Amino acid sequence: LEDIVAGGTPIAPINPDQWLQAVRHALRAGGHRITWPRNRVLQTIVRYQAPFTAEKLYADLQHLQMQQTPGRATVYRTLDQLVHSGWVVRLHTSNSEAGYYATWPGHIHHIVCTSCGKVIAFAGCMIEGMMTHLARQTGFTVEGHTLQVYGRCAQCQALS
Amino acid sequence: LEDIVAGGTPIAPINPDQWLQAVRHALRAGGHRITWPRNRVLQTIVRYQAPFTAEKLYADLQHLQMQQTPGRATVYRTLDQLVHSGWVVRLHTSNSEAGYYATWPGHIHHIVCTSCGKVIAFAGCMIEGMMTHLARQTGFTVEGHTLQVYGRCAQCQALS
DNA sequence: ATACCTGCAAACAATTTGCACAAAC
DNA sequence: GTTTGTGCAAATTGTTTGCAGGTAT
Repeated sequence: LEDIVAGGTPIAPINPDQWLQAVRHALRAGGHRITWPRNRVLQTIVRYQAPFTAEKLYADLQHLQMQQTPGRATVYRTLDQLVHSGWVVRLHTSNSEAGYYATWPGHIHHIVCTSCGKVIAFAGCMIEGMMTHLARQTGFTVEGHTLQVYGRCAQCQALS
Repeated sequence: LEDIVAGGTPIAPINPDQWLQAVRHALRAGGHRITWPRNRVLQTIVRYQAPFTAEKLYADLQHLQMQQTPGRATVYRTLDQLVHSGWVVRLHTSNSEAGYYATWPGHIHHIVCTSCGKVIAFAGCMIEGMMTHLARQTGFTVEGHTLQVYGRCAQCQALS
């Protein structure tokens, strides 16, 4: 139980090159193809320092002033793929627009700064213990959960 | 810490009449008016046994075959109010349509059955402990969190 | 070769909004 | 009588889809 309680250990931030390489590998392994538009989308995603929306990603790609830029459909389709394969998290925002950010696949939670948007990932979530407890009390079989934590990062607190 | 770990105590289901009365009181206290359409919306909401969508609520209101039924705008506006005042929870579904269900205001979490949609509320969430731990480790000030738990209820398990 | 992928523009679906009227306090 | 709420229909917005070519493997 101590281990569970001790959960919530921050994880090192994403290394863009490592991430890109890993995603490309995973895509290929899944029978997908590494195309030019896809690559551009991946590269743009991994450079964000805060959660982004699909439309922002699309707009940013336009503004890169290349001869050719990925179309809106490609952006949405690629995002979907990445969410399904676990390389991107879809945030449930209060408004209608979905937020996204890059991550490593697996059971990881995140804390998002409400001021600057910075995301910190942490592993070892103690919710599992509560799940077991709940299951016993209610008769439910717990299949999963979503957790979103928000707050203000140290930097933003210092500024206020 | 034991108390926190022991968290996850189921809460009794909502009593429709109690809920209606409480909501009406709260609305009035907030400077709002108890109108006929509002009442119809409230009454319909409290009878649901599983999360519902705004459009379903609207459709159901239409099918009640009254001389007058609340308009779509009223349904959405009322839902918004209730969510803001904490009497209704907005579920973050995987698709674009938002789910809703009645609850009591306050820090309560819910577990939703993926088969029948039944919702069980529970209090005493041990996440608080993890929050403190996290805050210490990351320098964040934790402002809040959202948690959604899903699984299969005892009844649905028996049926399979 | 043959999947798979792309871009475009049209289609969609959920939700929001402007406004003139109505109702509650 | 003033503030708050309502209904309608039109407008918005985020996202998805059909299809006629392209392109990676």
